[in-house]
Amino acid sequence: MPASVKDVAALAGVSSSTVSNYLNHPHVLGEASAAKVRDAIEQLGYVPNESARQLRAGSSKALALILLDAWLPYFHELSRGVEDVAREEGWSLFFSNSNRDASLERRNIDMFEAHRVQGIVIYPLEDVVPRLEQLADRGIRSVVVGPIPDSPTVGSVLFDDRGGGRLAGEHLLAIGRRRILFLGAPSVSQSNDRLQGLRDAVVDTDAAVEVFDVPHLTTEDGLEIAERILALPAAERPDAIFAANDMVSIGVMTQLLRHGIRVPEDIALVGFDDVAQAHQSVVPLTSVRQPGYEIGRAAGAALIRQLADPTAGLPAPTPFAAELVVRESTIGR
Amino acid sequence: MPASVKDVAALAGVSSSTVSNYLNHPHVLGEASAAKVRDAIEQLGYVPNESARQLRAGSSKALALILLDAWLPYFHELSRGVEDVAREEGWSLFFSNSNRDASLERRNIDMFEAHRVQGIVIYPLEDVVPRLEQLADRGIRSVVVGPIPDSPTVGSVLFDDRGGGRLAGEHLLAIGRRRILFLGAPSVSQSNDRLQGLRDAVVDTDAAVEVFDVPHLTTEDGLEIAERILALPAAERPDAIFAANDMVSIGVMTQLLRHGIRVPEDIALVGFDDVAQAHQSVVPLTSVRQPGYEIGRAAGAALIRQLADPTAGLPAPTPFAAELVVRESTIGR
DNA sequence: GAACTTTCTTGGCACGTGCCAATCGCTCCG
DNA sequence: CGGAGCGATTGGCACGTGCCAAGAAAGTTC
Repeated sequence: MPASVKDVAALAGVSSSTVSNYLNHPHVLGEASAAKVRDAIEQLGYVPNESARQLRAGSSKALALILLDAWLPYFHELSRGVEDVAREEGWSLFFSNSNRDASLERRNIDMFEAHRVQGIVIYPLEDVVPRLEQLADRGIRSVVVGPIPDSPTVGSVLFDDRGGGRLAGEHLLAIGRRRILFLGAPSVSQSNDRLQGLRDAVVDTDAAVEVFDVPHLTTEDGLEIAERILALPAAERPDAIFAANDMVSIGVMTQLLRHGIRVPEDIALVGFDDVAQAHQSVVPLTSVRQPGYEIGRAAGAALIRQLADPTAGLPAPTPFAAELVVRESTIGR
Repeated sequence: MPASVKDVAALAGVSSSTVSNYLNHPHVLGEASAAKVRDAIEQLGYVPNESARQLRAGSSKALALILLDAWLPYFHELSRGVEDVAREEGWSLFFSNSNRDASLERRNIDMFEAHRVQGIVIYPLEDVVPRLEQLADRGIRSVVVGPIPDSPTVGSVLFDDRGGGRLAGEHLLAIGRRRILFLGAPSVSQSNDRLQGLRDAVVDTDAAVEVFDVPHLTTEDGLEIAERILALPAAERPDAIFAANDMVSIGVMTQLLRHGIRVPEDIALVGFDDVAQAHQSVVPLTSVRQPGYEIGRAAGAALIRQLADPTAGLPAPTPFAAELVVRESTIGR
C-alpha cells in the first residue's frame, strides 16, 4: 500500500537508483532529476521503509535502554541522560521496562537482539553479564549501570553507593542520632552497598543500625513501613531513618507527619538519589545525590565509544562520587 | 556476523526452507529434521532478524504510543493500559514522548510511519488529525485520546472533562467555598474543558472563579504558583483551589503546609486524575478520578478492533464518566 | 572531429526472511 | 507392478533498500 522507491522512480521518470541517490547522496544528482524526484516524493508522500534500510545495512543505528523499573523517578533522570547523548550522536534509542521481572528482562534482551540494535545500556535486575558477553560475540556491545564482575567485553558505569551510605551515616551521627533504621530492598545490590556504607560509618560508635526490608522502593512501601514504625512503643522507635531511595523516604515522611511525628525533631530522615521529589516534600529531604542524568550520559557515551572503536579496550570506569545534600529533614529550620 | 537461516540450514544439513518451516510451521516437519534444526539453532545461537521478517511481511505487528509528557504520573497509567491490551492481543508496542514539543511530536509520527507500525495511539499536543488521516490512507490507523473534530478514519476515546470540572465545582460549593481559584494549562484543551465545567457549576451562584495559568502541570509549577498565592493579602486569598491535575495540587499543598496554611480549613484543594500520589500526600487529596488505565485499554482495544476489521466504521465513543473521590483536602478529618 | 575527461544515470545484485509451487521418497491399493 | 496418494522437503522468488561497476550524456582539449 505505501509507496516504494520504485513508485517514486516511475512517477518521476527516472530509475530507482536515482531516487536512492537523491536520498543518500544528493550531491551527485543533476538539478533536473533532483527536482523531479523531489516532486514525486512529495506527491506520493513517500517515506522510506525503515525495515528494508536496516536489512540492507545489516544493523540499525539504534541503541536500547533496559530499565529495572521505569516508574521510579531516578530512572527518568538516567534515561534522559542516555536519550540526550544518543540523540546528540545521531542514534535512535528504544526504551523498555523490566518491571522487576527477570523473565521480562530476558525477553527484552532477546527482542533487542532480534531487532539488531548495536548496543544496550541496562540497569539490570539479575546477573546478565554472561548473556551480554554472548551478545558481544555477535557484535552487540553493552554497558551495565552498576557493579559487575570483571568482563572483557561488557562495560559498566559505577556510582559509589557505599560511600554514599557512609556519608548519610556520618551525617546522622554528627547530628547526634544513635538509633538508625535502614530501609532497603535486599534483592538490589546497590541497596545493600548503601547499607554497608552506613555500617562503615557506624562501626566503633555507640550507635545502632536496624534494618527493615521494603520490596519495591516505592512511596507506597514507605507509607506502609511507617505504620510498622508508628506501631512501636515510642522508646523503641528509631531517631533516624535512612532509606535506599527518596521515594521510600517520602512515603515514610508523609505517614509520620500525618501522625504528628515531627521531622527532624523526633525522627530525622535521609533519602538517596536526590530526585526532584526530594526538595518537593513538605519537609525538604536530605538526600545523597546520585547524578542520574550524568550517569546516563556516561553510560550512553561509553557505549557509543565502544561501538566507534571496537578494538579499544574498556576504559577503567571511575565511580561517580556521592555527595550529601543537606536539607531540613535532618537539620530542621 | 550473526547467524542467518542459511547458516543454520548448512549446519543442520537441510535447506533453508526447512528451517523456515521449523520456525513458522513446526507441524509440517519430520521429527528427524526438527531435531537437527533445533540443535543447529541452539549451537549457533540463531535469532531471526526482525527487520527481514518485517520487510517480508510488509508491516510489523506493532503499535505505537505517543504521549504528550511521559513523566506525568497520569500518563504512566494510560500507557500501562495500552501496553497490557497490546501484549494480551500479541502486539508489540513502541513508546515515545513528545515532551510538549510539537516538532518532536511530528518527528515521532514520521519515525513510526517509517517503521511501518500498523497503528498509533496518541495523546496529542497539537491538532494532528489531518496528519493521522493521511496515515490512514497509507494503511496506518490511529486512535486519539481526547476530543477531536469528527473524522471518518481517526478514532478517539473521550473522558468527560467538563463533567469532572463540574463535579469538583459542585463539591466545593457544597462545602461552602466561594472564592475558587483554578490552575490550568491553557494550551491543553482538556484543561480548558475542566475549567468550563467548574464555571458551569458556579454560574448563578454567589461564588467567584479566578484563573491562574501554569505552563506544565508539574509539582514544581504548583510550588511556584503557591508562592504567588501566599503573597496575596489574606483577605484576597481563595478559600479553595481546583487544579487541572493532581501534581499541581500536590505542589500547591506542599507549599501551603510549609507556610502553616491549614488544608482544608484555610484553603480546600481538589485535584484531577486521582493518580496514586493523590492519596500519598500528607493531607490526602480530593480528586476527580480519571481512569487512566481503563482509558488506555479502551484506546488500545479500539485501535486493534479497527485493524482487525478495517471496513467496520468507527464506533461512536461513549465518554468515560468522571467521578469525585472525596478525601481530607476538602472535608478535613 | 576524434579522443578523452567529467558529470550524471542506471541495471543488477545482495541483505534475511516467508511462502508457494514443485519435487522427492514412500506406502498402499488395484 | 504401476500409478495414485500422501507427507516431508526444497528451490526460487519477492519484499524495499543501498551500493557498485558500468553505461550514457555532456563537455573539454588538441
